[in-house]
Order: sequence, then C-alpha cells, then structure tokens
Amino acid sequence: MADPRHEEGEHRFLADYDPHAFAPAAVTVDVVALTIRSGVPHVLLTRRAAYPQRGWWALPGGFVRAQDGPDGPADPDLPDAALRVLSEKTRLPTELHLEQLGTYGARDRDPRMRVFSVAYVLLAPDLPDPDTGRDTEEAAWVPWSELGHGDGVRAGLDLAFDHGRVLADGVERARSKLEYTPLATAFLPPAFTITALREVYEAVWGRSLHAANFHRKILAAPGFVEDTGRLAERGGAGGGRRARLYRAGGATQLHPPLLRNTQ
Amino acid sequence: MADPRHEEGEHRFLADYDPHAFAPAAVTVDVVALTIRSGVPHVLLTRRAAYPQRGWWALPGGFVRAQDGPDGPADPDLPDAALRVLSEKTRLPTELHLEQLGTYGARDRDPRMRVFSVAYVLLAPDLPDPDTGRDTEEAAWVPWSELGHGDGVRAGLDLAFDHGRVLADGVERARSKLEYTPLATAFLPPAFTITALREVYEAVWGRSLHAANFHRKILAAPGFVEDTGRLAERGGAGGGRRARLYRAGGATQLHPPLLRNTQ
DNA sequence: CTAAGTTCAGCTCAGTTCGAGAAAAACTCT
DNA sequence: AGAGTTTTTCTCGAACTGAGCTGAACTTAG
Repeated sequence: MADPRHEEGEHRFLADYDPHAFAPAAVTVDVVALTIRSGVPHVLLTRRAAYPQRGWWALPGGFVRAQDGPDGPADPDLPDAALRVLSEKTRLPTELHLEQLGTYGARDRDPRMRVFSVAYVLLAPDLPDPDTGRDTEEAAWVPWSELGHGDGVRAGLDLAFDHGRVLADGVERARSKLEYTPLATAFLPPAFTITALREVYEAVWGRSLHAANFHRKILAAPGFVEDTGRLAERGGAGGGRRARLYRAGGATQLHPPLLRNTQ
Repeated sequence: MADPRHEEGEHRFLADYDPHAFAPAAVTVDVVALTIRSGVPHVLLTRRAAYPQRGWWALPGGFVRAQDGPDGPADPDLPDAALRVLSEKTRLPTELHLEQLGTYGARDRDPRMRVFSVAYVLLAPDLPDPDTGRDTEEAAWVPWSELGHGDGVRAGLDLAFDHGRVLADGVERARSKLEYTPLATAFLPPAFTITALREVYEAVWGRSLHAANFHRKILAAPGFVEDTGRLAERGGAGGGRRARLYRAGGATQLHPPLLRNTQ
C-alpha cells in the first residue's frame, strides 16, 4: 500500500478529478424530533414557506453543506448537519439523543431533482416552543395523535414529500429503542422519579403499565438508573409519599429488556 | 393545499430550477454481504482496481445512478442500487435479506469529493465464489476472523476509506438482529434443521449454545419455524438420528427474544 | 447381525422471573 | 386525627430458564 508508484498515481488521479462530471444529486437531513409534553408525545413540524410543497407541514430539514460556501462552512459530518438544521428552528437542550434513522432516496420523492434524505431521530426532554426560522412559515410541537387515528401514527398523512413515512419510522424506532435501551431517560430532566419514567413508557407505547412491577424491573436492570439520594419536592397532585429521585445510569443496553407487549 | 395559485407557483418554480447550482456531492452504496460457509461467518470484499485507494480491500459498492445516463438507467431507489452494485460482483441468490445499515458522510472520508455512502447489510445463504467484476482486481469471501482478533471485528483494519467501521457496524447489526427477529433463517437454504439454525447463531455470536434448550426455545417462539414434515437425507457426519426439516415461519419479530448473553 | 457411538428430540427439576394483587410507608388535605 | 393519594415493598402462584438426563433413530466398526 505504501508503494511510491501507488502514492504518485493516487496523487495524479486526484489532481485531474472533476467532481462536476457527475449528475447532480442533493443530500438533505430531516429530523424527527420527539418530546413528551404533559404525558402526550409530540413531534416538531414546520410549515414550508418555500417551494416545492409550499404550505405543507414537513419535518424540519435542509440541505447538507457539502463544501464551504456562501451560506456558511461545510458540515463536518451528518449529525452536525442535523443539529445545525434543527438549531435554526428551535433552541436545543444540552441533554439530547440524536440517532440516525435511515436514508430515503426513491426516484420521485422530490420534484426538483434527485434528493437523498438522511433522517435522524432526536429524543429530547420538554423543549420550549420553537421560533419561526427562515424558509419556514410556522414551526410547532404537534401531538402524534393529530397525525394518525388514536394510538398509531399513519404514513403519508398531510406531510410534505414522504415525511409521513419518515415520521412513522421514527416513532417506531423510538418505541423499539425503549424496549432494549435505557433511552427513555432522554425524554426526562437530569433527575426524575420512577413514576415519570413509567409515564414516558406509557406515553410512547400508548398503553398503561403495572406500576409496582415496572418499579421492580427498572431497579433490577443494572445501570438503568442510579439513586441520587434526594427526594422529589412533593408528592403528586393529591398528596402522597415523596418519590425518590434517580439519574440515568451508565448502561447502553437493557438486560433484561422491557418488552412492550408485557406488563 | 389544492389552491390553484399554489399549484401554478409550484409549476413555475420547478421550471426555473437549476439542479447544477449546488456544490457537487456524490452518493454511493456499499454492501456488507454476510454469509456462513462451513460454520464460519464470511464477508464479501473486493480489492480496488481503480483510484483512489487502489489495491486496498473494500466493501463492494459504487455510485448511485441518480439520473438516466450513459452507464444505464437511474436506480429507482437505494435498495435497487445496492442490488445492482452487488450483482456486478457476484451472482445473487433468490432468497436474501437486504436491510439499510446507515449513511456515512464525514467530510474527509473520500479524497475525491464529498461522498455520502449508504450502507446496506445483506444476509444470504452460502453463495458461490464471486466473479471478478469491473473496477475490481479481485473479489472474495473473507472470514471475519481474518479481519479482527479472534471473536471481534475491529474497525479500520486494512479496509479502504471507513469501510472497517461500516463492516463492524454491519456485523453488530447482524448479531443484534438474531436476538429479536427470525432472520437467522436468511443464512440457510429454504429447508433446514434446528441444528443448522443453532450453528448459525453460534457462528454469528461466536459462542456455543445449549442444544436442547435452543431446540425448546425455537419451537416455543410462534412463527419462527414451520415443520415441513420431511427429514434430513441422513444423520450427522458420524451417524445419528435423521433431523426434522423446517422452513422459515411468517413471524417478523421473536417473542420472546433469544438474548445473546443467555444460554 | 451385533455392539458401540452419534445425533436428535423430549423430559425433569431446581432456581429464577413474571403478572397480579395486597400491604406498608410517607405524604397532603380537610 | 382521619381519609385519601402516591410511592415502595412484599407475597404467591404461574411461567420460564439453565442444566442435565433419557430414549429414539441412525451409522459405522467388527
């Protein structure tokens, strides 16, 4: 590999290379930003102010900056692009979980040109209402329930491009991640109670769980939560024992997992 | 949304749009093709005949055809591109599982230009030795063990670009898929024995499993396998009872899952 | 043919986990 | 103080798990 003839050939090849020889294709990032507000799961949506699909609701997203240009420096990597795009719509929290969902590149998903969209899922604790950014008429946290019928999120419902499909995939990813990882804590502030954690599961899975058994399983899973030694300021709305406060533990996988079709 | 002024504006916008106004970026697909040959997991690798990184081992891959061009028609979607690229290296089986792994787009991963690589994982039954395709010096099924130290696959080991990382992610995806889905059958011919299925798990996870308990769990998981009513042609190498033959069942998820750190 | 060895498939049993409910502990409100 | 609420722990039968054993079915050596 370190053969100097190879090195020289590599050099000459790169000097002669014309990147514009390829057919144009664009790469965008779209973000499925999920949060829970008073027990109800929400997704961040924007109304498109620019063509195409002007006026439609869409996931926040934008073109990846492949090179330094007039709009700003290149995005070093795809997650940087996702965070940049999202920070143009809303103020980002310090604690968050960003994870790649998938890439969508069907031929006719965008009428302008061939567009490949890398989708990300963001799980975040309750965020402030978004500011309206550029290229955006409106941005808002929208409950999942307004996008589907009751419990499920249905694909292609009133969203631009194929964003209904992307959103449905993102929701399914979140539901499945809660089974096998301790990521439910990403929806919560740094210190939280077991009840708050259970309410995250109940909101995302859309079903109720047995409180006592949930408690037992969470404490039995090594590294899921750590006791802070503190107690919640006060009990629930109508009184009750003050709950212990926990912080997220160091585990990245849950053993055993919490399966969504069990109690 | 069906406002005719919007429709007209959309039309005029698209007519005036210049796709070449964007900075050049390329989209490629790379395939982590995994199979099992005599109990040993293998990955399909090619040696690059073209610059850059000429002479290095790499995952089979190539540029996505965004538009119809001299090389052929556009790829309708990303999975089509992955199958096309792979079919240029080896003959594909009829039964296979193709799944998107992720997209890699760090700024300096390719010296030519900004390249975004959509990686796919392919799980396949034992395939024939690959033909050497164009742009390829050599193509071969390589045991995982030659790429890492013993049980693990380590990143960045002798592979071009960031393909070591991509391969490691693909192997981890396969290991994890075997826990929660019945995809182990994708490594096997249409009819197989429980022992063959167990050997898939043992090969991919790199550990031995308790045969009797494995048998019990497979038959207890609804929809994992279906009895064909037939028996294997003969017993094992050194004699023995003829095993029953099963086919893949209709399930897409395993309940309960087969966790890799249990027996 | 017979005996020994091998593989497959089913069984057993102790230990663990699970679902469901009850009970205890800690707190609020009247 | 007493009733009601919420959190946390406990109980118990059912189900499941890991480990080994046993019998059935087959091959090979002698």
